[in-house]
Amino acid sequence: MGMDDAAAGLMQIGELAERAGVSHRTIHYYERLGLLAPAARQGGGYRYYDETALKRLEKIAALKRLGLDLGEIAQVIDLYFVDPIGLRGKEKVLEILERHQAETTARLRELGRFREELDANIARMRRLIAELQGDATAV
Amino acid sequence: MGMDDAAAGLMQIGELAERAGVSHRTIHYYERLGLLAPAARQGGGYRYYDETALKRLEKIAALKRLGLDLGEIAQVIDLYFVDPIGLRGKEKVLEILERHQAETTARLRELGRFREELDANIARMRRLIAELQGDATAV
DNA sequence: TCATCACCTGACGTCAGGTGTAGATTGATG
DNA sequence: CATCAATCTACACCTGACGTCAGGTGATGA
Repeated sequence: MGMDDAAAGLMQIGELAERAGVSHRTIHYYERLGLLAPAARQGGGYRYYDETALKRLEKIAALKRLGLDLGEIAQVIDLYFVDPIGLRGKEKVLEILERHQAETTARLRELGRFREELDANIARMRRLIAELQGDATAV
Repeated sequence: MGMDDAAAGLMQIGELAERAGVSHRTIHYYERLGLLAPAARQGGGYRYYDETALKRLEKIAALKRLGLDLGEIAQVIDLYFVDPIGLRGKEKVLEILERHQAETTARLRELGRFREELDANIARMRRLIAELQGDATAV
């Protein structure tokens, strides 16, 4: 027998890293920043992770794409994984989620405008190209 | 007379920096990366800029907010300011714009999904809070 | 002419977000 | 038991995007 009972159904850092698409060094780094802890640590010191670790890494990546830095992520990541106790806790979580929602909405708007601009530029380029080709091929 | 004819109507780096909301060192840095060149350079070495420099800085900021790094921005910034010459040039620009369009569309989708997730979490929190308050106030 | 800016360049510092590497240990396997 | 891959810790190093500092030059009003 290798892995003892405490580690049943858990994966090591290598598998987690591969499944999450990050390096094991990155996982160490995130752990130092308090973003992610192993579910268990065997005698030898090996880290063992469960499936929620993978979900956390995916959530971290999503928040990064939204422009949060790792410090900010560390402050909010637990909201997505622990059930806040009590009314005050829930209200706090709600507040933060609503802030994220507002930021996300603003980003969506800006990105939408950018795409419109791109669309217009693409249309213009297509027109100009068509004209050039018309010059070359018409009568 | 100070500034000679070549510099009429132009601003120096300090004014540009202030109006664009960046430091003059940032402008130097961008220049080294090929993002932005002064319209003129006096004998003494002073840089003089026109209004399009300001527009470029604004466009750079916008592209940064979209998550492009300065290297990527350097590769595309001219698309917004020079009219590409010839069919090949226009086709090249079109190609790049379409790549951006595809990336932007993907980002929009992902952000949309993230917002849906946020919405669901917010709804859940609201429900939990309402229940807690119900327990406290009902019968 | 002189003071006083604004500006120049170059070298170095800083901070985030990692990556590389070394040397030691662990754990699975023949 | 030997071996070898996987992992451990700790420290150094890297890039991007600037900021800081020093020593020197240009421009301009009194």
